[in-house]
Amino acid sequence: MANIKDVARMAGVSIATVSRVLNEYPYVAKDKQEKVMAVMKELNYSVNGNAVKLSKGKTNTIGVIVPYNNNSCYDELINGILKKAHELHYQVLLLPSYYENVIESSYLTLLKKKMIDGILLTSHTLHPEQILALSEWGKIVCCEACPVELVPSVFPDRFAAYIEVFTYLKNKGYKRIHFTSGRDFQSSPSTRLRIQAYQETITEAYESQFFDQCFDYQDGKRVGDLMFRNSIVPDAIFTNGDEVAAGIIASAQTHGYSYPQDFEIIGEENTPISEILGFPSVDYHQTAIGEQAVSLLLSDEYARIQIRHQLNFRARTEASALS
Amino acid sequence: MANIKDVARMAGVSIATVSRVLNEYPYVAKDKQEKVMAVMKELNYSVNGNAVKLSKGKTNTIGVIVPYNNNSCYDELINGILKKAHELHYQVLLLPSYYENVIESSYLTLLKKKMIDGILLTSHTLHPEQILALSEWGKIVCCEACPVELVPSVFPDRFAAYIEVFTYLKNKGYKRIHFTSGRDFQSSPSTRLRIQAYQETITEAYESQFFDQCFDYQDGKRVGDLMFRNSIVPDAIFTNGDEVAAGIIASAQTHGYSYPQDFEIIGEENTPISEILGFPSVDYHQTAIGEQAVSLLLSDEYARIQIRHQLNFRARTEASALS
DNA sequence: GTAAAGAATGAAATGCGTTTCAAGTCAAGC
DNA sequence: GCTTGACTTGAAACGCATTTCATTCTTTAC
Repeated sequence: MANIKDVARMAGVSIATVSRVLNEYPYVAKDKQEKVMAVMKELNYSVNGNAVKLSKGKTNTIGVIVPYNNNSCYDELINGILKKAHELHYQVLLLPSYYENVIESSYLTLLKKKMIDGILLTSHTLHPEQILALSEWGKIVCCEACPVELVPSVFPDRFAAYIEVFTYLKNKGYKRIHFTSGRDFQSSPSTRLRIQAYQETITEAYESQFFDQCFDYQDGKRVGDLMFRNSIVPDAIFTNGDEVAAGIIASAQTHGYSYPQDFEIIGEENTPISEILGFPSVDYHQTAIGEQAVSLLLSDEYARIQIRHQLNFRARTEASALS
Repeated sequence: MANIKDVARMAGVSIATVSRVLNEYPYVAKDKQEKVMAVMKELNYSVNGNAVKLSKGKTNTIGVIVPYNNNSCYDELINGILKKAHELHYQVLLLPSYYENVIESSYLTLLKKKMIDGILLTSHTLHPEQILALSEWGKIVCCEACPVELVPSVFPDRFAAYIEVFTYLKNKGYKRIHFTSGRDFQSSPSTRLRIQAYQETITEAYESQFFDQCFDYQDGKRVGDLMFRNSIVPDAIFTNGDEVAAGIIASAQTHGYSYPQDFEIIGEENTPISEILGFPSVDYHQTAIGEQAVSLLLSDEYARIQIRHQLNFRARTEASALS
């Protein structure tokens, strides 16, 4: 396949001139420019993207590390990321980590290898020191709260949302507020926040219960059985996902309880499921977060300002019941 | 940052030897190998991935073109693609097309530019000739039925599934079988197949109706209103998505009809929604398709055999009602 | 009329590995 | 003792475009 040298030779100009035409430099004589373009067309020439990347030291590609187990709560986020990246003429490398630390840190070396210009970290298992160590090799932005101040982040203020939800439930007079989460508090910061928010909000002796390891509909059914078979039946439940909430609702019905008559339930991530079943769900506006994360990652001030975006989003509380 | 030259100099060997160490060539003296590795560690050296790509003429990256409007029915597919690609040590560039032909064809030039080793095409608007023309520059595999025999494809046999569904509904004795789809028949092959399957299966004069432009829950509610406000109320509905089906069920209830007492409904893509609401849904096993598509794309026989995988999957028909 | 600014262009260095080719060392085989 | 094959190793070509520097030719300005 033809390269820039062939084009230069055939057009009777130097390689530099061809490069200038390619990069739309001013100061190229019109006739030569046209000649070069004609030759490029004739030879069906394309630049070699890898040579460009090597030469320019820039790839116009960003990497996005996502756990990608199977539940797709990253969909909205990725959507936002793709949209903004496309706008800024960047491409997106999707890096599934399956929550494995080894895989995650191997992705960070892509920066060292100059294969990407920056990394967006969604939920991850990396230790702050690991991130810091590798952020020397390139830009990194977290889409989750990052415990290290030095790593720029754009993230939903989950804690504020949790506080808001628990306060809302408390003010409504519920006394048995159960809540669920996914990974256990040791490996999941958001689980810790959830527990902490509960403890800070509800200081009285409530008969609440906490359940972790909830990820999907079946898990919801499982913990629903635990909740409604129990002597202490919840009057409000705050789940960590709409699917889980749906499972709990289904389970409740088999035990003779029905939503919304017998209990209040609040989901998370605001998926079509909460819309369909008509329960409120906390919406973190992940699309916006994705877009902002890309903007921050690719902004010129990245290196200097190191902003820590803090986004405070509120729970959607108008229930639109299925009736 | 250190490059291979620096390493060679410091280790007192030639560049070639360093390269051999990097690529784990046999036939490098143990002492030199260790020395080189020590120096690489000392200098905190990393290969420049772009130089490697340029030099080897291979990127170990594949591109996946997805419409990425907003509904995430590509999630499972992408999951499969990521999994298999990761297994084969390939990386995945996610290329959103927003169903725009210009964008889609711009992505195909990535092959010419040697920036990716192959392309996976999901739902798209490209003309067969466009695909064929560009498949000369690299490997392309379609994850949808491709009208051109020369383009290798791995795809669900939607037509067979549609036939199966309509036959199932016909055999159950339904007479007013409404069905929905997304894009209109001019731009969407699957809409055409749906209509064709209906016509081939149900030759009698049924009072069925067809509705397009259905994409989400709200659309489902909208066409549900049309269906149940009408004098001809359906006794069976085949939708083109679980969200749409959920919308129709919700709408039906506002009109005094309820599922499953008054009508049968079948969804598509087998998402958690059909599980939650308890209606059957056609499952195309997109994860498996994604995996197979990657395997085909990266297999050595790709160039020679040009197989057209045809996967025949069946409708999930066991309903597990919410009740 | 001449200096200064602007336009146009090519040679060569640069970014960084991979791979081929030739050559040299050393031990086993006859 | 000599051939043969297995190891080792480095020089140099190759993959391909970008960019700096120097040079030459025009204009414009005073």
